[in-house]
Amino acid sequence: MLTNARLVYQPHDQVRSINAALDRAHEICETANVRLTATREAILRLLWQSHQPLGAYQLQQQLAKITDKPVAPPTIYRAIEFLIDLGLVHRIPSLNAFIGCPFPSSEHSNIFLICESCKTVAEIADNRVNT
Amino acid sequence: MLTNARLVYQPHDQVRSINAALDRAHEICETANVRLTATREAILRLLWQSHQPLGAYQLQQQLAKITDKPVAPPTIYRAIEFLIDLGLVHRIPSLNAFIGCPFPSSEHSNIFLICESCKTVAEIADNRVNT
DNA sequence: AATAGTTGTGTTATATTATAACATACCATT
DNA sequence: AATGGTATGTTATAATATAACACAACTATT
Repeated sequence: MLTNARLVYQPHDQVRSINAALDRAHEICETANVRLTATREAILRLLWQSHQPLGAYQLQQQLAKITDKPVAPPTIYRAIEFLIDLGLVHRIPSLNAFIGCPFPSSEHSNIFLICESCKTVAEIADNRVNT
Repeated sequence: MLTNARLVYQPHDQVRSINAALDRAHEICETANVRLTATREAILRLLWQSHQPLGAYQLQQQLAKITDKPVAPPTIYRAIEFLIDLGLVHRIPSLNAFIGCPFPSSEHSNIFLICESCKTVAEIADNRVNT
């Protein structure tokens, strides 16, 4: 069974995995002939950096901090929509939050194991479910 | 595999099934030593009558119509919370909506098949998933 | 049946999440 | 540099959900 590896905290591997994910995202965007703009990439990076799913308004705050200027909700929601359409990010309705997809561009059901106390999420891609 | 039968429109059976569900709800409440008040029962009936999941504000409108006086959101949310705690109703986060549970008080995962165009919902209780 | 304790409801206000609508800026191609 | 498409900024508001407090109704005990 494929799962993601967010449960283990390993700074070096994590940086590498974020960069790998961003590289992968750039590839996917190039293939799809769409643009991974600065805002979109920043949102994706924030989601990947987080050990937990982030809400739109958390992303808003964090992005505002990074860019040092105010960011309005539509900016966030537009970036998220873009990323979701490409399969780079998932929405988790029960948390009103978003999370980077650990295996974009592979066909899979979107099933999550969500810890009810700490909200840590593991995504599952199991062919016994997907078929 | 257990599923519910909301997909078939059968007026007589439906009335019977609503009444059966309400009877069942009363039993469950009696056992749990809690009260199925008028408001709570009305919400449960509305959810059972609907072929589709209903949002809190749809319930608000419909309840206001029935009782012929204004109803505030907390009234709805409180009734829903009560019913969910008893397992009589499910919340469907991806729709921000609620639906009567077709098999309350039986242990099951809460997995729904949701039609993306008409929002009709079928609930699944399959032991291959539940175990 | 009077009281006290608990549970339920009404009411007002407000928090949180998400989108509509329109103006402006960017950027690739000609 | 003009055009047309795509992306972003900005303002306002819609839709969903909850906090807080006052009052009412029920229940159990005396």
